[in-house]
Amino acid sequence: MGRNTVQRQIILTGLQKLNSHPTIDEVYAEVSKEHPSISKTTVYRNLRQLANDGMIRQVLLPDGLERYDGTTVEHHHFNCTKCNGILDLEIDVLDDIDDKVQKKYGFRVERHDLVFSGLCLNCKE
Amino acid sequence: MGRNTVQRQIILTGLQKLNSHPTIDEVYAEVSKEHPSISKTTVYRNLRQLANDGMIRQVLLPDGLERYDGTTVEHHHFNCTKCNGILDLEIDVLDDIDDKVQKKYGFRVERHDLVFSGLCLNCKE
DNA sequence: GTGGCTGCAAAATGTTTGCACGGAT
DNA sequence: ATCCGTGCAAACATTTTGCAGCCAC
Repeated sequence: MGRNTVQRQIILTGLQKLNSHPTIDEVYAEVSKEHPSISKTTVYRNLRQLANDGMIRQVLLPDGLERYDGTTVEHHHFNCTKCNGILDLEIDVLDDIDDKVQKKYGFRVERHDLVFSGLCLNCKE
Repeated sequence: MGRNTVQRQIILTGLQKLNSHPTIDEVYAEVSKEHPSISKTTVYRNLRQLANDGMIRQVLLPDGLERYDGTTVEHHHFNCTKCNGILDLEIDVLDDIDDKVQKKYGFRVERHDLVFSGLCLNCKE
């Protein structure tokens, strides 16, 4: 468990305030507004540490940037390939999917990432 | 549809020969063995073009690198967080998941990426 | 007091771009 | 003949590292 530093709290709060799937840069920008002395390196290190400690989640998205999500509630994502928007999804069929894989393959399954791609309501016209 | 250049064929064949989920660099290395004059830029451009044309698939994995898969057959991945190995999975429950999302949310769903994480058989001991 | 955390700057890594030439259509 | 594709080198973006000082434990 990482140490409870001032920066760690500020970065966690900043991420939660954003309430989306921000890149490191976006978290850094948010944090910098109120606390310009916090370095981007520290944002990198803390987001990774917080994810490791299970307080936030890293998010996998097709743009290849490191992204984080302040909530730990299970949900999935949809990425519109035209406007590049990202939307949260809830699909109930998948609640026990980790167990299914665990049973079928014998792995110890800890989590999964699911991202759909296509066109959102506006863009599919 | 991209043009059918010599390089495009060589890169496609190289990817298929690897039969895994190689990074750009790994495809480039494979291609370079026989065809050292093909540039890495060309590998970037062709893999992206081939994916666009539906002949190969881009793969989403937690390391943030651009990765490709020579097969277009639907399957999912498991990433061992200890040894970092990547394994292919087949889970039949998910066959109609794109349709489910399409119906529930109204998006035009074209594909999805699903990656599990945890410990593989060897590493979970 | 100690060992992890911070900020800075530099380095490493991964990807994109501009351009002149060549080849596919 | 046209225009896309190629190779090269330079630019760019993102992430990592080394290090000296500081702070949580």
